Amino acid sequence: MPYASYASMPCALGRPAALLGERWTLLLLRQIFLGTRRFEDFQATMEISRSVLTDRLNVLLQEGVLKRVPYHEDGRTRHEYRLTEKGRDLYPVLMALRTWGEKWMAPEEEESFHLHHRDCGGGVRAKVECTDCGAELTARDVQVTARS
Amino acid sequence: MPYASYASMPCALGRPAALLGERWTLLLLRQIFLGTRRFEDFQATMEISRSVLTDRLNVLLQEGVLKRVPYHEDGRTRHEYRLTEKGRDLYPVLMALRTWGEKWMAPEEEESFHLHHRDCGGGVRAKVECTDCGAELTARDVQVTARS
DNA sequence: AGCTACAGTTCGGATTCCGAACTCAGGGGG
DNA sequence: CCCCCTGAGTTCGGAATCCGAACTGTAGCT
Repeated sequence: MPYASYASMPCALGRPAALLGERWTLLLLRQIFLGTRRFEDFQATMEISRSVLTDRLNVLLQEGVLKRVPYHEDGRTRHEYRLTEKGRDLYPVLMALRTWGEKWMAPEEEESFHLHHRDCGGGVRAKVECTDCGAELTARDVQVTARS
Repeated sequence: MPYASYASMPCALGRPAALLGERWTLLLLRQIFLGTRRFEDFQATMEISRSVLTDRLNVLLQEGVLKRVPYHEDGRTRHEYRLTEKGRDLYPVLMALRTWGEKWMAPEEEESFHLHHRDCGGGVRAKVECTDCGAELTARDVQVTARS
């Protein structure tokens, strides 16, 4: 288990990076945050093979990022994939990607969707801040200390 | 080119997700932010095969996330991989992963490193905020509007 | 000239991924 | 009751990636 072994590394950054840094997983989460919830809909909106989709959904279920919720349609019981609280907490990760994408990977064409704060209509962006003084931080403002 | 085609999708979130959502890329960036800069050091600290390491470094070079910088050691000229401004701007993405990892994937053992604000010693965390009113936002506070 | 270190490249075998077909379960219609 | 339809996977052969180990190339040092 070469790549997968990072899931157990002693690093709060390495573990999520290994989990989400698997092919399709970030795109899958993007789709989920945009409201996709059913197997067939994932398959329709992304060009992912069914077997890999099954695998990725199962990994996210096992990690507790997603949960299967039963629902009714035409009097039939099926189930859909929804974010858990742990999954919803990934929002800053996706927004950080988007903030970066808007600045550095912006194409000429239109974007497929826009985001606005419901209350005031403002834009959305991710940032890093100090938990004590509240200052916005860049990599240079942060001191890395290796474990003793 | 199935997965790679997302690199050209009209979505400021999908494009970065496809780029960084490739195996090893996030772990590679983690290592770079921790100070690793040379081919042999990447190879030593991650269990990645040399050919894939070559490939991932080249992709990040082509995307302008990394640059090759010559340096001298023992009077020899070699080069190392360093972040560009575009690359440094990925810091919030990595910090968002770490913030999430600390909350939801924390193991019993020690972490391999700690981060502190240089100026005040405080902790580091990622968050999402409104560009207008400055409020901290969750997924529920944000309205998604599809392209007209 | 030989030895060493860095930075790759090459290549055969193992994994993973893809696409299409197949399975299975629950209704609905005839 | 039997057949068809849909959603949600599972199976499987071939293609694309990845792995590990060996090989190449370059530059300096002895």
